[in-house]
Amino acid sequence: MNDKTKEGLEKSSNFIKEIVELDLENGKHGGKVHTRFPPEPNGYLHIGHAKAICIDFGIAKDYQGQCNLRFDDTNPIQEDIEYVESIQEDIKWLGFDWEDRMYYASDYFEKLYAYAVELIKMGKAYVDDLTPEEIREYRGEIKVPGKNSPYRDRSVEENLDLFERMRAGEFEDGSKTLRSKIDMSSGNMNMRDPIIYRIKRAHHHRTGDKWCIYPMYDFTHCLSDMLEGITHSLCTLEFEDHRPLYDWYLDNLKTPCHPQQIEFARLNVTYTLTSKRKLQKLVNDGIVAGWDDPRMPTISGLRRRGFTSGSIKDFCDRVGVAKAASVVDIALLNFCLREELNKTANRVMVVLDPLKVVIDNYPEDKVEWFDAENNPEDENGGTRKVPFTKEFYIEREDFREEANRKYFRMKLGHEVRIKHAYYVKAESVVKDDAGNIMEVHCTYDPASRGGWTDDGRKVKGTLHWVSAAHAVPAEVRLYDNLFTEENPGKSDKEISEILNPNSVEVIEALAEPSLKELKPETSVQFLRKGYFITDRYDHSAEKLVFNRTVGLRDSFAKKVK
RNA sequence: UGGGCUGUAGUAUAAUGGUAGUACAGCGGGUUCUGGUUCCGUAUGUGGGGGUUCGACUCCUCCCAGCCCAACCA
Repeated sequence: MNDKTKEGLEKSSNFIKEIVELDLENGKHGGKVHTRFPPEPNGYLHIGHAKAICIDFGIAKDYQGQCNLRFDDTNPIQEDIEYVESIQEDIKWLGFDWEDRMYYASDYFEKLYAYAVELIKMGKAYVDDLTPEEIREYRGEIKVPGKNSPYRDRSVEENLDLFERMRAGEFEDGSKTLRSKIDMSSGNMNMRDPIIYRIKRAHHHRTGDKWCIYPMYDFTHCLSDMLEGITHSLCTLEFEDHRPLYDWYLDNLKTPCHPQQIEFARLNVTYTLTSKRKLQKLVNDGIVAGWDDPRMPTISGLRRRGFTSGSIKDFCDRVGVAKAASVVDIALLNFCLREELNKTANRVMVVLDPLKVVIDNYPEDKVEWFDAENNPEDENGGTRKVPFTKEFYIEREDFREEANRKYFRMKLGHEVRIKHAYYVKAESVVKDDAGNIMEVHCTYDPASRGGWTDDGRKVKGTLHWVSAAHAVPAEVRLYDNLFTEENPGKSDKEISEILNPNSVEVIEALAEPSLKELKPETSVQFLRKGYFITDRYDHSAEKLVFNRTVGLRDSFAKKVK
């Protein structure tokens, strides 16, 4: 990022900052800023959460405040310890720190119960015996008011007794609920006597079997925020309709502080899904290998694909914060990554589709080791040695028997540079019976040693290559979008219909020998082929496995027709 | 009986009554031992109609379009 851009981003404000700054000016919330990131541990974090994390932690940091991590674990059947661990790992990897403030909504179960009792005592909550089906019927429809439950007017004493017995486990799952007494005719469906507690005998990953009743999100969230002294409770747009309820609980319970809920648009990215539920389905259906499959938009998937935390944060900054529903082009994410990797990733030579080249006038057994620059963008990047021999491989697409002037790779009778080595001229080809080119025979100019001459000769094309005698087998995996629809989350079609059948392509390639030294999870740029990350070493096949992180921007592809 | 929200280049986001700016994507070109990088240049925008005003993306009004809400999910 250049300084001008950076300055622009730092200066850019958004509506959340404006609210916070106004509150600070007015001394609201005691002049403090305290936010929270509140995931439900029911799946892995994805790129959409990255935006929320950047906003939640970012706002706190910008105003010298704090941000808590809180697991919103009120629905035990969805949740699992695996997810609470991965969530922590991913937030840390992104570079954010909740310090000693990691909480669970389940920490507050006892307090929440007491608040519910409080509501009952005020006559603002009642135990309802309606079945789930009946509750739905009584709720009415969007344009039709609901009607009161026949149990709505039970006495405080009866409600207190019933609620206590709900907790004690005297009633069947689903047979009773505790509901807020608000307004069954409200235009806002959330205000039509929303449920506070349901009976659900499920093992909770933290509280075990202690509870058989669990509080609902709306009741839990505002009170958890309040208990933690949160000042600004940032969430996504779909909770706008919940804000009146958020405020209702806090107002009626006369809590010592009242956090402000502020909503922003959730992140959508072209060709990707940002819905935990749908990602869960991809995992369950075996469409991907797991939550960290390199094609997944999860933080762990992106990490394995080779995305850096810096590029993800940069992306979130550039996407901005607003209330208009939007779909951001995946090209921006890729740009952020390339911008970083261009500066940091060493260049290496790997041939993905080999074509043999023989230098007829080069000695049979000679090996020359040339110094190759690791990264032209990094002065301190150093060099490595690459071996040059009579026979080597180039990219099959880098040779044509005949081509126009616009094609400046290898063609018969023309000189090209073999990067770091020599100028060579293609003289003839060897074909098989079917007419396929098997070998290209060339001559080299000894005076061009090192890939340069002093006579001012112009050589436009420079090719990457790998010595035939030293080539190291490598498996490279090229990834593409998982979906063919630009906005798969909004598509009317079934997931199976919009899956990209070519989302991963596995290629056996040949690499320069220095790659044998590469450690796992190192990002490199394969010259002209994009950025790759070492995934692992396959010992049984004695080869390296690479994931392609992102391709190079290749505006030339159209021109080289 | 419906309620809530949102509309600024292709995309995303600034401009709070005073020159519509930035980034990505696009297009054209220079440099380059990567057709990468980099540098220079360039086209494209305030959903629509009225109104207020010297002046409107901004204020008023009507219309249009899109998104969210009817789990004992979050």
